[in-house]
Amino acid sequence: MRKKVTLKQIAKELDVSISTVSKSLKDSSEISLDVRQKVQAFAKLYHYRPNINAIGLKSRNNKTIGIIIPELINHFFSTIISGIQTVTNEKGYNVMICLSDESYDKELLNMDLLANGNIEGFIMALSKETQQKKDFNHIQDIINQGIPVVLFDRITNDILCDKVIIDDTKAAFDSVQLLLDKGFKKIALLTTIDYVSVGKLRTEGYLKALENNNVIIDLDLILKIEDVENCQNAIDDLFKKQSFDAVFAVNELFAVAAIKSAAKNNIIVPTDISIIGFNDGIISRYSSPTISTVSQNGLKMGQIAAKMLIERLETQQDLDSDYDIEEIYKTEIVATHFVKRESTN
Amino acid sequence: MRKKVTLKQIAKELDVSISTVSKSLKDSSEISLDVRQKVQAFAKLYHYRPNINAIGLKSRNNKTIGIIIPELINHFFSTIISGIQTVTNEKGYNVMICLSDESYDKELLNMDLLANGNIEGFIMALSKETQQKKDFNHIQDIINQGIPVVLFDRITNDILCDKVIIDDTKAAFDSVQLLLDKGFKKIALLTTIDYVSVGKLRTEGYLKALENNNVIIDLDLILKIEDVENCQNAIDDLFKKQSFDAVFAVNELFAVAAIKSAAKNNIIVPTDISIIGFNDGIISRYSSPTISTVSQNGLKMGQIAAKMLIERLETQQDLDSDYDIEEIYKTEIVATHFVKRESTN
DNA sequence: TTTTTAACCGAAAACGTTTTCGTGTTGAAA
DNA sequence: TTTCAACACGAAAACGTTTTCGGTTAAAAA
Repeated sequence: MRKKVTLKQIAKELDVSISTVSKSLKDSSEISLDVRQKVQAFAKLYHYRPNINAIGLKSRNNKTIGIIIPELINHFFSTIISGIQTVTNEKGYNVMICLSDESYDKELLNMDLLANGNIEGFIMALSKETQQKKDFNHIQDIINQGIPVVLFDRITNDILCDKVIIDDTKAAFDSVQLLLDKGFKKIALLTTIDYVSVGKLRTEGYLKALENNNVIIDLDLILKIEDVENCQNAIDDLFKKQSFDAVFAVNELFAVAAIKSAAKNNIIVPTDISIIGFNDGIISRYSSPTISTVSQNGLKMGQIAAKMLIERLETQQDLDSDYDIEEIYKTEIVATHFVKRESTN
Repeated sequence: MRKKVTLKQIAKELDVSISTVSKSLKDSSEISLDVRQKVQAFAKLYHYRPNINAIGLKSRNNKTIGIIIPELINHFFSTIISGIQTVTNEKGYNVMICLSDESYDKELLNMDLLANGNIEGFIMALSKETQQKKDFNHIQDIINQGIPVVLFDRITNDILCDKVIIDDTKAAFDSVQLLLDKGFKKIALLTTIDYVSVGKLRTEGYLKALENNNVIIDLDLILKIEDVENCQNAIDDLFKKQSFDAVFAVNELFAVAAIKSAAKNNIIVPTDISIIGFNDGIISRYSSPTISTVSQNGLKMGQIAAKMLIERLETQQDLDSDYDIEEIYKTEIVATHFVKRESTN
């Protein structure tokens, strides 16, 4: 059923040469108007679509970039993708999205898959496992092969490439400072174990804010959670054993779990304690009470990442292969902002 | 920097023919073992990757399928994608994802974009605007061109193709029956305006359940909401003006808004009223109280959709073009299940 | 020694484009 | 009548593969 129309077929049918057809479809003035129109009409009639493989073969690039993220079912990553798509669509690039499921092996596999698919470049956030193993050879390999990579959010300093991040430390610092300014001294921290880069940085921000205000750091108020999905018990525990007047959580899940723990202990948010989260996702907006949080502009991050990659792709092309590119990589820092909701007052 | 290695270059370097290189890399027994190994070693050393365009050109298919969904920032659609990816990864297909942003124009544009990109087939859910306009010509065109389409969730009966859905009516019916069984007679319905196919079907289920139990339908308890994102006011209004002992909402957003309205009016969920939602997403799991809901297995729906498409793609190929395909389209119905949480007892 | 037969390898076409460089046909200027 | 642009179109190469069909060699069989 699917009969792909080709230039050759049109040429034969209209009794002209392939070149004439090709030029006519490009509306080249080299071809007389009536031939042009005849060809164009015929092409439209038979739904002619240029074979992208043939075009790719000739032009030696196929304008597709690969995206590798840990998971899709996550508001932040979803908005990143949306951001990327707005600029890729505009610039005529296609994107292929692969999920690493937070697994090192899948990340590696997907990179290979995409690299084999003649992807021109990558935009990616590291999987948890990759960050834990600190094994970035697969990414370095790709870069060494001349395929540009832009890392966002979950990055590493171990590899040189373009990056787009937020200032996690500062954002955390500012949030905690906000709590301190309200007179809270006993601020609990709900964070991840250190290998998650962003968790570590946000923890640093928390510590710095306390130090800066000469508040003694109480290690009993710091909870490092391994299993993000099942954090409720650990947090319940903290609420039972310790008392504090504010909570800073490094993600939404911890923040909402804190709200639930508070409810269980008849602690009213924000009357009795204030809670600040991180990431302005669905949960923060719809939990009861809604959660005050640090909002990272995922849309903008995605757009910047895409722009950086495309720019590198297009300048790269202009250079002769023997000309040594000055590998000056940039790291863009996207501003965050605090969103005040019901969990603080 | 990016020097793509080709068969030709390897052939030249190793002083053999291109054919020999090609065969060696395919580990053909036609080539002597040492030549094979030499070629393979060389190819690995220089990171040889076959040019996918060239391969696509020869094999006349590029193993990519297009996905068009209204939005990514939505748990259900995200899981659908994950489901699709599990089977496409396994079968060696790539996917390209485009967002319609609930807009007819974008949907049309993206379909064209992808169809031009020589996508082999589509998996898609209709945008709201498309459902409203009831204009499906762009989809019919694609199908007429021999490009198979699988529709899921937001479908239409106006075009013939493979579909994968849940039984929205039955799921709604069952949920409402559950409430009726508990003795609730005054059940409010929070639904969308009728052009959204799933909203309409779920409304039908609600009505059928009431009729079936000889409960008089009170139109004042039925709220049809146009602007899903800003539903709070409308729902607050309903709570103020009417009294009822249960709520059935056709999506998460309405359900969580109902919870908030209840809180504002000092109505305790589930003591005073029960609430059942639809879609088991992030909100249902993390709101307070958590929401009892109809869970649609997005993962499975995605997998089935992908399988249906790939099967059609691959059987289609075997047929000669003049052989008339029997166009027997299937509609798969995926089972839903009720998830009991805190908003009902 | 001659013939047969594997075993190895290469030439070339084909996939559908784009693009360069012709070539032939006009009509007007010389 | 000859010359020359300008115009309209076509031939062919190239992009990187895969694959068919031969061809060459050396060993085995006659």
